[in-house]
Order: sequence, then structure tokens, then C-alpha cells
Amino acid sequence: MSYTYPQPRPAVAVDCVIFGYDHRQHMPELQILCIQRSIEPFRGQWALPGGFLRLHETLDQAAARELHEETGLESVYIEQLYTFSALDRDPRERVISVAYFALVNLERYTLHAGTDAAQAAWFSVAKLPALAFDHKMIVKVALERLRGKIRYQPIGFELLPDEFTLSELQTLYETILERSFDKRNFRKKIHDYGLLIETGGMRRGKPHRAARLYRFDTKRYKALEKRGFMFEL
Amino acid sequence: MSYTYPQPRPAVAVDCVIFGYDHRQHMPELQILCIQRSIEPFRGQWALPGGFLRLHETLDQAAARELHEETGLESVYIEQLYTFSALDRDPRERVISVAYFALVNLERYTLHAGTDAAQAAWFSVAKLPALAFDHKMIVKVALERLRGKIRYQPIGFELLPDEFTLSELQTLYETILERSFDKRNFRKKIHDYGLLIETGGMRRGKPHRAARLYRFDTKRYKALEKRGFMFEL
DNA sequence: TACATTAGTGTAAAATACACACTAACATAC
DNA sequence: GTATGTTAGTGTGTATTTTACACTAATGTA
Repeated sequence: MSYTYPQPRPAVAVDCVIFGYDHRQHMPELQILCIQRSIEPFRGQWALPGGFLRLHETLDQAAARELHEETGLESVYIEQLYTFSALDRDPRERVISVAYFALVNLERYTLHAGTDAAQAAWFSVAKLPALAFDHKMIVKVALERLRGKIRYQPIGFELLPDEFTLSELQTLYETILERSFDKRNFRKKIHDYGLLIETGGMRRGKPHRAARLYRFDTKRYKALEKRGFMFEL
Repeated sequence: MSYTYPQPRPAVAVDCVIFGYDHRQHMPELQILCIQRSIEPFRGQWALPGGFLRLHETLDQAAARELHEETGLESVYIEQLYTFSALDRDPRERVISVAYFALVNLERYTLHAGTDAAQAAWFSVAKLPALAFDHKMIVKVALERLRGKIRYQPIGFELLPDEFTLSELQTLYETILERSFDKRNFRKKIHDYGLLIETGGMRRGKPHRAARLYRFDTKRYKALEKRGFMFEL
């Protein structure tokens, strides 16, 4: 079967920058999921997970589908990033790519390699391999967006499990923003927003004092947001 | 001539939200350029200027071309906004639209109607007519982005002439953000950034004290920005 | 039970944001 | 040329926010 149009059309791809974070690591790093391409072009090279838009789905749906196919995860945070359209970004033909970025908490998820017959692996953003196409640029834009956004919207919680400690939260921010926060000031600020609910549970098992567990109060945040409240860290 | 592909492809359109602002008006309003459609679908209705991506141009180029075709202007501020992909956003067939927004100072520009045989007109954002396709949604997203962005990046200057008075700048911010600023605090803040250069000229002609003219110091801003400086109003 | 390690807490100083009112200069009308 | 209406331009004190900073509490392991 083939499809014919009176004007030439670019192919429309969707590529995902899937950020992963594991609070259980001693010095956690922000990671990105890459897959090793099994077909040309760039066969054997690492690339961002992606594929072509199907006509019966929206871009959001296509991105969610790609994410599900690569990670097995559903209902994770994902948002559109930017649409890339350099003329030579794909050597085969004209392809524009609508990039998305997703935030995945790695506790919920362990790689089941070989999902799509393609090898998948997490790489620290500091040690990314060479990437196919213009994916290096896409990652750069995604990082800028994540770093810019996390300070003004409470999306960092998406990288942690439902219940987390204040230290885990602080380390997350320090990791992503590559700066340190004063412990007391950080906790005071977070506490004053009143957006965390103490679950009563404790994080135990480490040879030091146990830490209280909290949940992010999404309902309250959404209510406050409507009234013009702004989160800022 | 026709073009055939093994998989179906959406058409790729580019639509522009062209924001216009005229500091000479007594109570300036943020405006948007709309064109009256001369062809189906939505013939006769107002819509955002736009067209289809051509294969030899990038999305940025296509957006700049559309802007030029509609306004006659070149080298105005324009940036990609978002890509819209609802399945039914175009009744003819599957079309995804990459939206851009542009900032135009209306002093430089007066409408030369009938450019593309299409009627063009500026509408205040408060009194927009019904718009074709999902253009109402596109405008909504563009407004949110503009309001969010103008507070953290000095893009407001793009809506003013090269030389402007501090009152004009303040009125611009008040108009877009729909809030008022204290005159002295506003001027102090702006002044302390050291990003304005006094040109020596004065804005005369009104029956009251003349006002000093300033230029935005783009070079200095770019230099500071690299060192992590953040503009915020 | 000693030790190493992280959790958890308050206060004072500095910086920033905010509220507020008058004089100066211009064009116009008389 | 003088009075009038209107916007330009300026400083200070107060409240709020941000920052810097150090010790005790609790846990698991050796």
C-alpha cells in the first residue's frame, strides 16, 4: 500500500528524552535512556527512543506509546519539548522530529533489555555516548528545559517515588541544578509551601538516623496554582 | 506532479501568533494579527496567518516566510511555541501545526491590506473574533507563554521601538501582565540591571514634560546571560 | 556499647521588595 | 506670556525574604 499527495511531505517522527533518576544511589546522577539502533541509518549507534507518528494518534499519544514500548511504563510524566526540523537531520530524507521529555523514577522500573529487539541502556547525562541524528542537540534542549522548569514547577517529584525523604528531595534538586542548597533553608522553604504530607512512615535500613517520609500534595498544589500561587525553589 | 510514500503522512503546517503592540496609543493593548480566509475550510472566517511547510525550508524559515508574507516585515523576534496535533483539528485531513509566536512593534509597521489577496487585521487579545481550526487554543498557549516569558527574559523590548521611554516600557509590562507596577520601584529595578543606555534623545510633542529615551543594551545582556545572570521583573 | 553517618532543628544579619508624595518640564489654551 | 493640565523624574523607611551558620538525635554496624 502506498500514499500519494499533491505536495511533498516530510516524515514526522517523535523522539523522547527519558530522564531517569535513582534516589537510592549514593551519588545519584540524572540519566537518559538510549537505545542502540538495529537498522540503518546510524546502525549500531546509540539514539533516543523514537519512531514515526501514526495517523490515528496525536503526538502526545505517539510519545506515550514510544515511552511504553521502550520502558514498559505507563502514566509517567511526559511533555512536549520542541520540534526539530534541520534539513539534513536525517540522511535518508526530510524528517521533522517532535521531541518530548519524560521523567521516570528508576525505583519503579528496571530495564528489561531487548524489548524491541533493540538494546536499551541508561547513561548519565555527564557521560552520554555519541548519539545519532541531531539527538545530542535534543538532549541539550531537554536539559535546559528541565533545569529551567524544575525551579518554577514542582515536577521534580516525578523523579522520586511517591514517598520520599526531604534529603532525597534536596539531593534531587542539587543533582539536577548542579548546585548545593543549605539544608535548613531548603527544608524551611519546602515546609512553608505546605505542599508535602507526612505519611507517618520512615525510611530505615541505613546505619544512621531514620528519615520521615512525605508525599507531594498534588490536589493542594493544583488548587493553589489556580489562585495564582507560584512554586519556586 | 504527486508524491508517494509507503506510509501515510500528515500535512505539516506552520501558524504564527503575531503579537503587535503600539506604544503610541493612549491605552495600548496587545494585539494579534488575523487574516480572513479566502478558501475553504472556514472560508470567510478569521484565522492565524499560516501555511504549509515546504520541503526545502526549516520550520523557522517557514515561520519567518509566513510572517514576511503577511506583514512585509523581516528580522522580527520569532520563536517556536508548540506543535498541535489533535486528530480533528483540520476537517480536510490530518494536519499537524507547528505554532510560532512573533513580537512586532507597530510603529515600524502599518498594515498594507490585501497582501495575499487575504484581508488582514489586528485584533486586541481581549476582543478576538472566532478563529478557525484550533487557533483559539493556539492563541491561549501563546499568551501564556508570552506572559510567562516576559518576566524572565527581556523580550518585551521587541514590542517597542529601538528607543523608548521608561514609562512606555512600564506601560508595556502592565499591559501584557495585566497588573500595575509602582513607578519608582519599576524604574529602580530596571535601572539597577544596567541594561538600558540613555540615548540622549527626548520624547517630545506631548503637552507635558518630555521623557528621556533609552535603548536596550543587547550586547551587555548577552554577556551577562552567559555568566548566569538572570533578568527578572 | 562505641562509632560513623545522616536527620532534624532556630536565629541573627543582610539583601530585597514594597509603599509612598512631591517637584520639574512641556504643550496648549487663553 | 501666563495659567493649566499632564506626565517625567526622584529617595527613604519598613516589611519581607533570603542567607549563613552548628549542634543534638537516631540508627545500623562493628
